[in-house]
Amino acid sequence: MSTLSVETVSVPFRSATIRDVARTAGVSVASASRALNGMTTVAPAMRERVLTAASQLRYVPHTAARALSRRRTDTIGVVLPDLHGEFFSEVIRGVDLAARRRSLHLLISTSHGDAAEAATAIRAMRGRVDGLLLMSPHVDGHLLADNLAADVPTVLINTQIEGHPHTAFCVDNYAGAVAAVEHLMSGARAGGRSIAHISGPADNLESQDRRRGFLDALNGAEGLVLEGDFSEESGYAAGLALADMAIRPAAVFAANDMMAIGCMLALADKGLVVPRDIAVAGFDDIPVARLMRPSLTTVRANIADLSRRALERLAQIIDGEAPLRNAAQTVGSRLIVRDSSTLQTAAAKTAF
Amino acid sequence: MSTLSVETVSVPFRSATIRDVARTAGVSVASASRALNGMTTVAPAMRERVLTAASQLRYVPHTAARALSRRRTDTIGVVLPDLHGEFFSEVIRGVDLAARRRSLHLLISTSHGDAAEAATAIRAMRGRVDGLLLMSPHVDGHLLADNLAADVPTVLINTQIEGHPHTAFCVDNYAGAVAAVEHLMSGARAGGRSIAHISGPADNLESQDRRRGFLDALNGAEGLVLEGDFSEESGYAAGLALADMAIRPAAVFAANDMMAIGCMLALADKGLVVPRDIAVAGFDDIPVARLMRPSLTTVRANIADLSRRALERLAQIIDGEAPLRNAAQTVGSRLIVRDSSTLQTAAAKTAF
DNA sequence: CATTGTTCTGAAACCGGTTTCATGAATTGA
DNA sequence: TCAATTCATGAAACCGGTTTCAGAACAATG
Repeated sequence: MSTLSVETVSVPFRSATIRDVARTAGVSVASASRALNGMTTVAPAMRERVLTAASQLRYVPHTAARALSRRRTDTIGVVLPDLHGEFFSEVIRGVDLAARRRSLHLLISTSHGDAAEAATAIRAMRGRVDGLLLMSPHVDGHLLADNLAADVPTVLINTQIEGHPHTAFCVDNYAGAVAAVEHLMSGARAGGRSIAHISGPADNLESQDRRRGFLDALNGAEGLVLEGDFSEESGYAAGLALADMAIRPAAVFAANDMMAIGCMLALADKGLVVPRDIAVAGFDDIPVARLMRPSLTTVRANIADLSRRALERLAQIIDGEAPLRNAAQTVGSRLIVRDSSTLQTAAAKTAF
Repeated sequence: MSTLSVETVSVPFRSATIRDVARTAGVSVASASRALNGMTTVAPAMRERVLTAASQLRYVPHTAARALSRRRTDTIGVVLPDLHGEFFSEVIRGVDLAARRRSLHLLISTSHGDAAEAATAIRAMRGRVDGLLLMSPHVDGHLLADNLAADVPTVLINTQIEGHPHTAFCVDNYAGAVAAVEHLMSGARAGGRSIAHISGPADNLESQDRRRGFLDALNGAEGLVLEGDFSEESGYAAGLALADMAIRPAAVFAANDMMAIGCMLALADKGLVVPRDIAVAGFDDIPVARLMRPSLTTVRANIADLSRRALERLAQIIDGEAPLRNAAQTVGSRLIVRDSSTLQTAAAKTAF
């Protein structure tokens, strides 16, 4: 009895290797490998035998071993500053879209806004990925450049590294900011009221470009910059400050949507009405922007599309279809005018 | 001249291996490995030599090779139905939080709502990950079970696989739905007006549980179910249908926040005022819920925390600190009452 | 029939790490 | 002083695939 029952005991499972498959099929390991990879130079009968043995043993190739000998991981590393919120959700979505189309895997890592952490993340990816998608809009790009291994193709998103002309896809932050500010100024009531800007972190390149756009677009008008850090909270604080001012600006341009939203909440809490008392515009066009009441005027970057294109380019570079180095590609942005900056009632507004 | 210039040409770069390090340091490969991994049985002088050589050669271990021999990848596979929207953004954030704390990497994959795709994603991860975090709330769980390799530890999120008692972390969808509906009923004006439910996809387990909670909580009151699919669009359509009804329900409970939001937009477009004309509640408490006007009453699942705990448990299982199989852990949810379901003015509401 | 050329197959090397095991040196104890 | 331990080290095996290369089988050709 005991010997019988032993056979049904589930033993600690060692999953089948290609050698098991070869042995079961009665062929060599080399032939098994060829059959499994659909090489042409293999007789139909043998292929059949191997495939049968494989499915019988529930064989699944061990990816690490495969990666080691092929020097290919079919995986793309993605390093982002953070994962919180809709902005990064959009980045990942675009990347995922392109990755699945090329049947590539995604290894995702965050740097939490720290260039040093980004550097270690990059190093940790060697041998794990075929290429790197890097978004790290910090001014201290040298740290990154030092750690970007020469042998792993890299494409940057909204990131610039001085002196290292990597292929990059960047939103035209400057032009977008100019468009937003000019729109706000055109709507601003006469009387020389000023325009305010809630800026992003000082050490962030994107935030610097947007601030520069704001300043240049003022064109002599009076401007005012409140320091923020891209968070809703900092926008809220800025909104409170604006509400308390003796002479309120006619409009405020926030460096991203979350700050614009925080600002609008603060203004509402102080009893001010947007856009009647003060017009508001943001940047990014995250999905919430459309849902706010009043809906938020903003600059649409189509970040999902940007990141999708970045990954596709990276895949091309890996496959040798595109040159490794390439000038930065600036992606145009578009002003989306909504209710937070226009006085007319939104009768004609569509739902989606 | 030509021979001179040749030396400055950047040759196709082969990055340093541990054998290069060993040779440079004048020691054996085994010793180099030991020194680099901080084993105790290595003389300080030798460690010093190896470390110097390594940094000199900018040596970074090749992860695939490491994974192959250690049988450890330090990577967790995450399979999600989708990446779109704040809900999944929260899932990933929680997972990332726990992963970085244990210095694990994340391999992320989507099944796009298809159980078959989820199955292939799972297979593709063998040898790539030490464990699997799987969220695939479809009813046809058998397909998954067949593909869940016995040798890779798996923890489920909001997923049940009949007959396969994997460790799982699930939101208590039923109880949350009951709480929401009871709240709506308590606020419903007398006169026996009915309560509506906008359901999720029929083949989704979570959506089934929430619908069941809705029906049970009715407690004899008249209920009405509109079919939705978790998308904002389907919520919008349901909202239009509600607005057009001769006898409107007193309240509507949507199976998730995005549908609730779509519904509110439709109601507003039809000139109805929430909550005066009809109260609305959702499920998930995604970040936007708080920002809507009126702010959305919803059930908070704290999904980031849920996924964080799921990953931590998975890590424990991998390290042998916890049993592989375990009853499903149901995580309590909490009703968050906001303006979309309460008539009193929101004077005391706080911003965050 | 001998020769050439194709086509298919298997042995073995290789990818880049880790780990076992044997060995010689150093240390300890009697 | 000599045997018994402990200790650091290196040679080689191993992880599980892919790929090179040589050889076998077979068909076609002169």
